[in-house]
Amino acid sequence: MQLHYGHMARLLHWCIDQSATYALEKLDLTAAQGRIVVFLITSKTPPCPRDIENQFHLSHPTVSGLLSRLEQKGFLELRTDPEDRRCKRIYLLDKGYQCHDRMDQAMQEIEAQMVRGFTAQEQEQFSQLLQRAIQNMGGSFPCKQEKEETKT
Amino acid sequence: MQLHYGHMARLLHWCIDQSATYALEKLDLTAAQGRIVVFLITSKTPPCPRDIENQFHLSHPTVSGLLSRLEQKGFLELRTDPEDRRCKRIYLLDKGYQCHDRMDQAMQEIEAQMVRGFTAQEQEQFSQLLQRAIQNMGGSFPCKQEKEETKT
DNA sequence: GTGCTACATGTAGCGTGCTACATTTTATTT
DNA sequence: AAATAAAATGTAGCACGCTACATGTAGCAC
Repeated sequence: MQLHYGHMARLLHWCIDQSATYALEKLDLTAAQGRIVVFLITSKTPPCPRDIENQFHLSHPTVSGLLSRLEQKGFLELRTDPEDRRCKRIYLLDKGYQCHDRMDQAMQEIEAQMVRGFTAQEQEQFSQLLQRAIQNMGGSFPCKQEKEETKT
Repeated sequence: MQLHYGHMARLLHWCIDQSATYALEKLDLTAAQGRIVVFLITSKTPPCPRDIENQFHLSHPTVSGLLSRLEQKGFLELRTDPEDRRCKRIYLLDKGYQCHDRMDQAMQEIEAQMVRGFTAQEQEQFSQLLQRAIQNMGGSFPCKQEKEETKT
């Protein structure tokens, strides 16, 4: 019982990632790519890469790489927004939408498996503790999401 | 309040990693490298790369890369074990040992910050829930750590 | 000794994350 | 309009994680 929180967080994250990778293998998607596709499916209007950054707290080069791989594989299409030529709009293609059912199921299964045997109260508490821990860590490092001019 | 466990685990892991990266910057170590050095400091006898794999649940190419970068920077030395020429022994050098105090402090601070405001009971519960979640995920994917011939 | 298997490590190649810097376009200031 | 600042994205280069395959060593069967 000597495991540190950091070690456990790392392990848990790794397990989830591996499960997702394995589950999405047949769809020709990685875990990170799958998350993007899910987000796009549930988006009303075609978002821009910036929205992905904010949603997943990723840097823009990371998002750029993910999107270009997804575009190469034919899951989506990137088109420059004619109204603001700085922005790209991300259009999910049929191949992307077709993943919906299987992906939805896979994600739910993973979430469910993770808290298997947890009572409803334990699930709620787990969620609360995770959120509090994340809150506690926020701002303890130079982070673009948290740059809020707290000086003076 | 719609965050999935997976998302929270990812965020928490990322926060911890960023904090560690930032804290170890002055030591010329990354978070992953720091973890290795801590392990080596607390090792009685010079371990081999295989021990690192098992300790941190990493693949051997990952460990190989980490060690060679640490060797390049002069934190350690790899020497072939004369008794079993397949194995390398990892010898931590002075530069590595000298990191001990600062690193120890940094790691403890991060762990403490993460559960700031948690009661002792909440800390215990958090630990328990994390471990149960990890246990739940174990074996749900093809994993070298868990290959235990459960077939037939 | 030869051959086989097991084990530790090395190498190639890729995906995903980052920072730092460059580019393009828009918005603002003058 | 020209200059400047701000915003969105692109590119370079690196760390770290993986799988798959290759190499070298040890141990055992024969």
